[in-house]
Amino acid sequence: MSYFLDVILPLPLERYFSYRITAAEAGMIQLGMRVAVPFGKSKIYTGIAVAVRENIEVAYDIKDIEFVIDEAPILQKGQIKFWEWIASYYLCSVGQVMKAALPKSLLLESETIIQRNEETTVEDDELTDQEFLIMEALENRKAMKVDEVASLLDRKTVLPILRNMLSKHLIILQEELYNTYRAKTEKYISLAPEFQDEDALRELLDSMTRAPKQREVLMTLFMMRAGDKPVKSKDLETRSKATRAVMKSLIDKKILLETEQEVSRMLMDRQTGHELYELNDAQEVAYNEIKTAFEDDKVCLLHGVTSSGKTEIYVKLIEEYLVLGKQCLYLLPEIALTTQLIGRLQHYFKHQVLVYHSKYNLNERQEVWNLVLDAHEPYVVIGARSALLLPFADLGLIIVDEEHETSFKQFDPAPRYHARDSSIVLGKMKSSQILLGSATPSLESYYNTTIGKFELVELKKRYNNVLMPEINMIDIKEKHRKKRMTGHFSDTLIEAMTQAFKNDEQVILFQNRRGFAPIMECNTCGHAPQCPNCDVSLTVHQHRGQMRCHYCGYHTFIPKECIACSSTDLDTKGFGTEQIEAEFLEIFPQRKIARMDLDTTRGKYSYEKLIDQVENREVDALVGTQMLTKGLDFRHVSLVGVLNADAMLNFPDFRSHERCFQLLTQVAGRAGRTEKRGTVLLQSYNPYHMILQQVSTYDYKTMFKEQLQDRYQFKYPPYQRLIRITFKHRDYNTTLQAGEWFVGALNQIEHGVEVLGPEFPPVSRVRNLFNVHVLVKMGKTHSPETIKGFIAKVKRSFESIKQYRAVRCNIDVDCY
DNA sequence: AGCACGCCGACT
DNA sequence: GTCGGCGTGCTC
Repeated sequence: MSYFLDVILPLPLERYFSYRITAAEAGMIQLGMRVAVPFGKSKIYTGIAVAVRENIEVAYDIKDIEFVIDEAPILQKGQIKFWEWIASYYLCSVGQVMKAALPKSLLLESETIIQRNEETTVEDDELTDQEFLIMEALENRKAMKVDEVASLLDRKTVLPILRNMLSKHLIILQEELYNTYRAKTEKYISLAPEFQDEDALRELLDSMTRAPKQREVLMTLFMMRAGDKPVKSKDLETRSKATRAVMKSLIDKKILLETEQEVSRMLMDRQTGHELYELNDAQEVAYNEIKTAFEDDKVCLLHGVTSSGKTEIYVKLIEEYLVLGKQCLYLLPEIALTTQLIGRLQHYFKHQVLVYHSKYNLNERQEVWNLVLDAHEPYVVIGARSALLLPFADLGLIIVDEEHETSFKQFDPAPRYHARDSSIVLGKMKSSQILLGSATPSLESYYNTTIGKFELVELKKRYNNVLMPEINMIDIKEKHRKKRMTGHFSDTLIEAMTQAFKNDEQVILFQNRRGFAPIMECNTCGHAPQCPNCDVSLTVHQHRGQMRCHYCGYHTFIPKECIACSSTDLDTKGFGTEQIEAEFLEIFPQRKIARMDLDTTRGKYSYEKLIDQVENREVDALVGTQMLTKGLDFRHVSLVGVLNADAMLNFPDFRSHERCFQLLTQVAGRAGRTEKRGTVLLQSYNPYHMILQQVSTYDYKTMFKEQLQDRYQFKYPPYQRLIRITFKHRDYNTTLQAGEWFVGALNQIEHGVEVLGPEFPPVSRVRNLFNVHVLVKMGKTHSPETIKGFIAKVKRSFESIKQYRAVRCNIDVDCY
């Protein structure tokens, strides 16, 4: 009897791969364990075992697995089912889901290691120059990697040379798998057993008259030891005021024993959390409504105005599930995962809080993975999108906070999944309850409450009955006419700021564009510098003296004169946060301002530093992009100014109005979070625009109704499903033809399904690749499975056309 | 995707 | 010649 194993490989390939295993391996391999398998000519990959089979017959040669990596599965039972759902719904391979799910430290990959073949001796003059260089380098160190050889020889392709050397038996090539995960350890010290009894210890101490420091260490150890447990090396070092060298000599003399113990990076000391705050009446009502919805196994949408105390309700729910021994998942958009919020949760739940997002390093992520895999103790995981793919042993509750945020949808690379939508499917599979929360729910979710699919729970008042900020519109068209503008600030805004500063309050300024100005233009010839790689003009960043492309990162110095006509009469068009910062300092030279945008928050802790600066009142004002809208909670901000509220209304996108409403409502919510009522000033050229009116009156329901009508009329979600197919290639015509071919092939699609395009998007070239879009729109009467199956089939035929081989083709289901 | 192989044009 | 670019085929 021979045995075979089907594995998932982390590749964008449809099928699973089969390998030969021994009977012993067949007996011990469990599904969900990792195996190392050879793939292609030389690579070794990590695969996930999905099925053991007996005596299969296939037309190709089957390879043996390399070895079994795990002793126990690293996935939960049924987790592959969830992966398969994501893959089929979002049209990608299960391997791509695997790649997104596993922390990199669990994904071993091989690397070729070059070593000298000690069995052959050669004379130097038998070698070519390059061979000589390699052999010489291998004299000094035992092993080299391929890219090290490449940089040594200063050439890109070295494998042919290496293979030639291998055939001459000069070197040995080896595929090395390495595990990047290292458990964190702490050193512990204990007294060697022969000195454990008192007489022996006394004798030892007496003999140490010439080593007072070492004696001191032993005395301290003796005092610290409660029972015979080893003590932390660090503690002993500080308590006895000894140096590492003194301890080392004691260890070397075998008087002390040093041991290492693994410690967790994630778990803090075990303390119990704080008492929870009492919920107020409104929160209590909402809480009970949520519980009722959960009893009917319904997804619940909590629509609570900014600062209404949604977090307290989450905390109470989480506590309840933790007490039952169930795990909880608290999903947030990446940038809302601030130390502020994490601190708050740790305050309640102490060591039971685990954090999972991209700013955490690989080792920390793997620890979270291991902890939730095991059901021994319940944890609450706070994390971004990808935390949904963790191997939860017993998940009781999923909270998706800021549910409307578009960053819950992964854009690139595949799997292009939506964490909110997928969490509902996961919840069904694992019988967990789902709570969505937002001050500005997405139209889709709110719509679901109106058709009875979700349950709606509302919090209409702010916590402690603080009033919603007063929102006033400022017509800047008129202000310009009356010459009441100073740069981009209206007199009204300046007055309000002056007053706020006088009251010792802080101000937030919102401009949803970074840099100084999006365009630099020559007044003589009209030439505007463009990115050489992308179809956009370069944004001026005065601060760094650069012009930058926001799509590919290309940058160059700001020219003194026009590149086209050498005129020095250059001007900027439009404005961003940098310019507002500069204008602010001209108007208020005595005041301090901080800027929060992608440019100032690149470092690991720069975001936290900025928040601290505002909290500690080191700055009077904060100017920023939409980053400002994400869960910041500043107590001394009384005024929010939006410099140009229309900027967001004019995007060619069916969600732009909804998004504008959400963004403005969220920034407005940053004002007056305690006692005093806050003020919001919206500067606009078009203050009577419906959306701006709805923002200023907090009229979510009217916005919802009107937008929904538009969506119905123009056939958009939630009434229709959208699938976008994108083609990318460096040649304009090839890209367009690829799109045309695809649309042609799609004309067999079910009657009533619309296929739009091919069309170049507004920015048609990015990083030297042209983009072409094709949009498929289908009504709810069509079966999405059938249509997706058809699209997948067309894609397969497309990929077999030689002419289009180099054209990348992406499918984005439920695209944003 | 990632990699090898093979063909071709452009340079030390 | 020799190197890197790029198209093509393949992966149990």
